Amino acid sequence: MTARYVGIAAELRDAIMRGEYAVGAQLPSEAELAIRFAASRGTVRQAVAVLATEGLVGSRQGARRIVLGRERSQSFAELHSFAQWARAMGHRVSGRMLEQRRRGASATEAARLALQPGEPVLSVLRLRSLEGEPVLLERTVYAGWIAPAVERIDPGCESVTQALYEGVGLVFAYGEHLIDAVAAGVEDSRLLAVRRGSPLLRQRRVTTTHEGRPVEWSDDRYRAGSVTFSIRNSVDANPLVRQVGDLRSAP
Amino acid sequence: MTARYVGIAAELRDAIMRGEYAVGAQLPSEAELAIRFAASRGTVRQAVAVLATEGLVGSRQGARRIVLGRERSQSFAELHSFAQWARAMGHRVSGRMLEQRRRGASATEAARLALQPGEPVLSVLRLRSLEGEPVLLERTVYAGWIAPAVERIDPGCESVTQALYEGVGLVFAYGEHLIDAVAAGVEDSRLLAVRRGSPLLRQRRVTTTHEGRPVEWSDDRYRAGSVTFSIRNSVDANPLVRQVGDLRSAP
DNA sequence: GAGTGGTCTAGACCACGAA
DNA sequence: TCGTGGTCTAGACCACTCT
Repeated sequence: MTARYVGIAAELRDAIMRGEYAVGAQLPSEAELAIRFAASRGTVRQAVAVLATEGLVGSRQGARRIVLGRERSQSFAELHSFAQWARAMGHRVSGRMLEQRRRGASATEAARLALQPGEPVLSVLRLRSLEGEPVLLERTVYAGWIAPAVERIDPGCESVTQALYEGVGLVFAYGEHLIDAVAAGVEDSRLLAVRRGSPLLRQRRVTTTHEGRPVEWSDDRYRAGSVTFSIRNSVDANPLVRQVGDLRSAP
Repeated sequence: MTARYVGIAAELRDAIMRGEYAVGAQLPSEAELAIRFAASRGTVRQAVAVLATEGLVGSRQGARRIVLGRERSQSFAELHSFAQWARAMGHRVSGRMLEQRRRGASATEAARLALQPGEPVLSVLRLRSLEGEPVLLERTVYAGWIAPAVERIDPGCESVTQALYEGVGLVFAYGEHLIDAVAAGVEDSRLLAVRRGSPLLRQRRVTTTHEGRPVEWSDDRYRAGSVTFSIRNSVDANPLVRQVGDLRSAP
């Protein structure tokens, strides 16, 4: 059973995307919407809050809500999975595991994964392609407790996230991402088929379970021009944060 | 007067950052918090929702909320202003306007700013520094209707956002950001003092008013290593979206 | 089965924007 | 001044987790 406010949000979203409410135009008031959908004002507010986080509408106290855009800012249930994202977008995705070995955690890795330095981790190198072109090099370190499940995954498996969910019920629930640009190193340039020193988009991330237990710490490098990150924000809600310098030494 | 739920969120946030609730530990139930703060359950839920969007706590139906982290994911009232961000972080910031001229909008610019191609725009080139080091090159195109106000700004002004607010009451309310990596071009390398072709973090953005009216379209390039973007997300709320290829041709 | 968060209701008052 | 969204209350039922 889907929630009432989700359905209302969907109807309003469709109306906006059909152009029934033009960009820049006003949405009906909460009171009007409550009558139209035969719901309480609270439920209507939940619905428009969904549209607000999608960046479709904006609001100010005292004035009616405004339509800000028509493009659906696709909200992914798949938080981190490159494969699931690419498939949802209709791209042909492939990938292979190039290297996999157990070792002790470095100081940085231990800090990121809430382990002690030297505790066992599983280090994995994966190359992923879009439409047959290599676009992403993943250097992932998994906490020791999940290593056995990772090792059981087929090396040619498209979606590690999905495999871990189906295999052991693991859900990647929360993530923190650090995004910057780096020059391609020797290994990067060989595997991604770019020149040494050419620009790469780097995304470092920690992923945790619902309980906040860190699962993986990864350094993902995208070939320039292959992928763009997109973010919408407002004066009220701003998920994007700038930080100075690199964060290798942060706790 | 600050809202009740904001105060409750602040108290809980402080308790988390003091370590009163350890990372991985449970928060009290909504019912307990409602009693403790003498507030209704709805208000308590608003408070913990704040912490959830800050990435400090997570939740699942049926289970108590979990503390996910202790670092404050600083939420900036200043959405776009490099200067205001840098000052808030305690950095020494400076900048200068290098070039400024009126011209007609290109097809891309017109689409981004909701104008007709050829309509007048103001093109501005700015170089910004942190601790005296050049780190950011901004190529901004302002819609014609705001151009006079931009031209009145002092060339050495630190914060354009602030100047436009104080000058004509303009608020940069919403933004969409496209983040990728590019190689430094001739002008980039000269002004940022990096080698030609070296990696830059590029942030393209459209900024609009509360009414959804586009104000500026900017191509900002950060020297690699100078700035990192940080984002937190969860399976439920995912502000980050990947897109393939570049978006110069998108409407 | 008990406890918890997710949803929903029907009211109320207030701060703010627009006319 | 009036309409609007922002906040808050006090209830209710349900879906889910945990033990």
